[in-house]
Amino acid sequence: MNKNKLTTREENYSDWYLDVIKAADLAETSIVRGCMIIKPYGYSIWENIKDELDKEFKRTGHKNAYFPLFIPLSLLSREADHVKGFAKECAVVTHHRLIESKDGKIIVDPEAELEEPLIVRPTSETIMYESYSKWISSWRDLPIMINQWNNVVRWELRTRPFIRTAEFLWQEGHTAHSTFEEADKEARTMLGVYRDFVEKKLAIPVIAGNKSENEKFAGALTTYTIEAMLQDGKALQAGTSHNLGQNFAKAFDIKFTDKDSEIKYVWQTSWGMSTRVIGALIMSHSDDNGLVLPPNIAPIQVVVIPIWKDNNKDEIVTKANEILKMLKENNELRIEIDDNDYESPGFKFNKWEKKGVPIRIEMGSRDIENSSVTLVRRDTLEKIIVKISDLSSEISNLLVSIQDSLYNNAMKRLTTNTVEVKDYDEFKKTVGTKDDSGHSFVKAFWCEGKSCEEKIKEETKATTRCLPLDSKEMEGKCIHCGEIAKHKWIFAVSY
RNA sequence: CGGGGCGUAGUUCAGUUGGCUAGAACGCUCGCUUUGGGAGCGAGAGGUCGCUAGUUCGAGUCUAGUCGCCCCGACCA
Repeated sequence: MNKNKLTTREENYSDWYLDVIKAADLAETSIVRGCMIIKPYGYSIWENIKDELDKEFKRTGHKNAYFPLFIPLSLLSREADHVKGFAKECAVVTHHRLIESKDGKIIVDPEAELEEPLIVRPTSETIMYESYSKWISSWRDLPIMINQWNNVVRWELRTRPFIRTAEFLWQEGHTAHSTFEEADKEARTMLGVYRDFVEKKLAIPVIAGNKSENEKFAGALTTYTIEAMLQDGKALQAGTSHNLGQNFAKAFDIKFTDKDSEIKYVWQTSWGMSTRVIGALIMSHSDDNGLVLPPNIAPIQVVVIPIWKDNNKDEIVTKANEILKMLKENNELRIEIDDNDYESPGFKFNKWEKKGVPIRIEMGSRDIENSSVTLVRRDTLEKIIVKISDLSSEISNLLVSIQDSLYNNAMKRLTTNTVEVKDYDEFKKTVGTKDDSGHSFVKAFWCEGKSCEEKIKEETKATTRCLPLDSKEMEGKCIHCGEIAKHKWIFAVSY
């Protein structure tokens, strides 16, 4: 009998990842023209992420707005580094009309070519900053602190659901300030918002740091990043925040008259987090039974499954609904009951496990007789029998315990698999180039030269992930060339 | 763009040297029995074998073309 067991991870990580997405009903796993269909359950995770982040953005003084999807080519080209960084992956609109050809086919009307091609936004710096230049003239107009929730398109040659799709959903914050210090503080603050969110809500520990010159955002002065480690030891950039300096201000002529009557360029930041974090969520916590969701972000935190016999269905379902109501009122839970009569209890257990619901409450006649219920936690599958009178407090404690335990396990993985190496041979072995089973983060001195970075990438597939924020300057030798190096960087194979 | 693979039922696939009315499992529909870990039995629906041309008495199967998809690489703030 085909029980749709998930691929075991020894077999193939990529298959396992797709299996989890499919089993949990998050998205269509076959990518259509580089784009992904996110199904309602997957989207509800994104909605929770949006709600939590949006609250933080508002708390830190930002407002939401919306800017157009299409960016004229000339506008995108205004900042030289920026356009270079995105040139290879832009979707371009060149025509505005279709017609019927002589042989009855619908074709693009050659007469309807646009005077100037429009780029589908890969990010919105350029189109937003064109407006900023009009909006800003005095120090009183600053800071501008705007965020937008939207979709962007980057024509990736190779895609993976959630982790890298041609179109994706995200938020992008764009601020303008009167001083470098204020802008840099903003960029760091927003990285902190991302780190707190990912660690506390998604239960994924991250390493926060600076990107190398080579890896930073096209057009930025400094790029700050949070890097997560997935279960196979590969790295995934979970969020970034850029100090843009005055690069865009100069390209878009964003100037203001300061208190001292001097005309100055503004200092800017941009920062983003995308549906990619759902990929990080899946790859961080899931097991061979399917998705495992941290309670703080799970669309459904508790599912109640009544188990009845022929003669006591009404009684059990009524009791289950009472408990549902009681928990909703006492605990403000996202809780659901699954009392359909066309699926067997075993089927339901399995269904909700695949969807990663943190706690399952089983209620049958055995439980009712003892005034108790059976709790099953998704992360360990441990069964706990609880008196109904203690249920409210038990559920609260258990949700916290699951959240903590997921974070701690992920933290343990990050700690034990982040290692320092003594030479380049060990570097190669540790970072894990041979197969997909054993990757690690490697912490090593690097001279910060571009050629070493490129050679290491060529030889090991590992890239510099970041220079951790808490790094101290030291004396050492570059792991690759042996020249003087001041900092230990994190290297890893990434998605 | 380079290398490899695949297009047959809703899904995953089988289909031999070309041969009769194209198959399985899962899923779906209906009925009865079930219900504490993916239920059982019975009945049923569901296919222009990606498309076009060719070879042949005969093509899911062979040939050519064409379209589409997947995997590996190049690309990926």
